[in-house]
Amino acid sequence: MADQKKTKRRITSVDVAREAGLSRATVSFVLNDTPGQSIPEATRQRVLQAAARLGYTPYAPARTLRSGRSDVVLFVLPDWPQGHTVAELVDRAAQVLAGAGLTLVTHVHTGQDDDLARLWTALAPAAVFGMRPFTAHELAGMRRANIAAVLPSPEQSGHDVGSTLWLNGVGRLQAQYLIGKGHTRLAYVLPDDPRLSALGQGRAEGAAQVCAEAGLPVPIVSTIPLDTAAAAETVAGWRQPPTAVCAYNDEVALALLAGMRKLGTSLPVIGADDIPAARFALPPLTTVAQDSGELGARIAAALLRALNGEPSQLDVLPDAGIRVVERESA
Amino acid sequence: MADQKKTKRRITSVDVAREAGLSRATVSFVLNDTPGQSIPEATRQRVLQAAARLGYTPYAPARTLRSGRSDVVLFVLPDWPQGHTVAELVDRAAQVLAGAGLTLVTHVHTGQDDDLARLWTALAPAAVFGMRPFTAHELAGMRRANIAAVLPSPEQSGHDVGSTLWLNGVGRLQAQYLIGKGHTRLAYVLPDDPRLSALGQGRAEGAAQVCAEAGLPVPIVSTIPLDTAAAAETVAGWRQPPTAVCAYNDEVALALLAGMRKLGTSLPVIGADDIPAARFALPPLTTVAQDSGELGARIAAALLRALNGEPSQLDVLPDAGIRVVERESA
DNA sequence: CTGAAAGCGCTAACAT
DNA sequence: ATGTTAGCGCTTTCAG
Repeated sequence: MADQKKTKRRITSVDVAREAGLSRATVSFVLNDTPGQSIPEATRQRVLQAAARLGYTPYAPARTLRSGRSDVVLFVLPDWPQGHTVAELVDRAAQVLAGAGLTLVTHVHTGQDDDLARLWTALAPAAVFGMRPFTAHELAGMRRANIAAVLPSPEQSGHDVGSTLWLNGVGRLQAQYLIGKGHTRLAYVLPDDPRLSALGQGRAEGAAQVCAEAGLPVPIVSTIPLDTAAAAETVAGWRQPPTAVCAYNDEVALALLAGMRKLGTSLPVIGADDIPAARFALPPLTTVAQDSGELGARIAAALLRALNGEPSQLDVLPDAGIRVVERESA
Repeated sequence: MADQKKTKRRITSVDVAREAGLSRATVSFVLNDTPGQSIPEATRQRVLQAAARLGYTPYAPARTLRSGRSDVVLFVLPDWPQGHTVAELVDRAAQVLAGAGLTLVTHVHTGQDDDLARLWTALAPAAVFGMRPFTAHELAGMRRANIAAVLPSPEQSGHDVGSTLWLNGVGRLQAQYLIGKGHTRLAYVLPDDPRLSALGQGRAEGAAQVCAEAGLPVPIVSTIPLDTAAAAETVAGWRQPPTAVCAYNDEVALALLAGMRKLGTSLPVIGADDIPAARFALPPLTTVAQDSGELGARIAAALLRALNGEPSQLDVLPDAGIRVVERESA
């Protein structure tokens, strides 16, 4: 039989055109409702119905090849433990982008090798967003891959989104809260994890700023592994104990609390992130929570602006949606 | 000036060919090292160097359009709170897929609307993997979009990966552990979150199975919100208290512990997931940990098989890499 | 208002 | 061993 196909063929716009008894151009016009074309409603319907009947799906690669414009946006997520926070951020960002016809996908980058390049080339995204500044090498690669928008933008290198947006604000708020309670000597406790060190620095610096502004000594900064005994040691090792301590996040705070329990001592502690476990701690953990959905939306908006060619600095209310959740630990 | 380009042009394989003084075909051959072509090493190098000099990047949409084969794999992540676990899983899967020249991207699906369709059409992935079974509607959409492999495969519907792989095994192990300690009346406590109910059922059932096998009564199943007072109420409300309790995950377990503390009672508790906070609980939480990296690798392998046309049931050692981390709570 | 036709960048027969 | 060439499915002038 001559018309026997060996392999299942894709349904193309040609099929739709044939089914509707029209030309491919017309089909394309109505399917994308191209502006500046006046298609009679009857024709429109004919196309739409034909497409539906056939189960037509436009084929992205072809569309992209022709138009030179992909509608995929890539979020490169950092290696650090993903919490609720990040999920929420991504989710809201995806919503906003979807509103502009863009599709967001994520990829967590473990920093192993330079597989980031593979990502761009495999996806040919319209835009890429990363939570940390890209290296010169990476930027060069993306430029060659003709990616339309990159954030954080090359110009604002040195400031990753983390340090710009979060860490600072969180650290500041923690210190402000504690100082407001009358504390005068703070400690800032950072986690062991090297992946978190940049963020940790940022938060600690935020706290230091606030202390300086209030004429207080800068916090003692300690780094601890996520381990009760180690936390206890650290606390016991403070020569001149602080009157209260800020933790990089709730996990560190929990470690601290456990360490102090072991020691039989007690110091006010404030965490960050408001993970579910925080409220079940002994004592329940006071912490800084943030509306990361809002942040996601903001990022998406910046990306959209950048795609429109407007120079978009993703500038930042560092304190957007950050608040302290007061419980009993501080 | 005639040769003044208005817009930055993409570097194509034609440019490489010109630069190397060869034809596009030759370039294509060496760049993909097409089998069954004998290219002299000298020529190879000439191409490679020309490409490097120009900073040539192949353009995925064109390649995909022509070859009919995308090398993107899409992971659709469920709505439920993403932990360390999922990150690890995805990460390992990505590694394995990368080994086969495939690039993994993820998208968390909030289940809002049917934006999943958008995803496929925007990405044209070679394969899609989801943590829950796809609906008939979704499957139809993917078929039309000519996606080569889908897992869980339509045939094994009714079993999502969660229930098949994890829940069961985790619940079973929890119960086994407790029974091994001499307990005879168990409770299973599930979280409030509706997104988690399917998984919860699975784990609870696993425990029930084990109890039945051991000739013990099936566990009482309770559902609690993540709240200390509510947890206390639930515990206080048990007519005939269990001798020990399994929690759906560590967060629920922590809530339980907090509730009991409030009540002044105490019951052995075993959690699941081994989140960082578990070890800082009072008492430190005994829990079931899993090597989700291994699972990720397994999933990736199954996907690869499916892409090769081998019927791949993603069959499953339900207990792969699951173990209990014994601490003091049980 | 609709149709014909020219490519987008790439791969893979088919020639040479 | 290298070159020529025909599309992949789609958008978009340009004619009619």
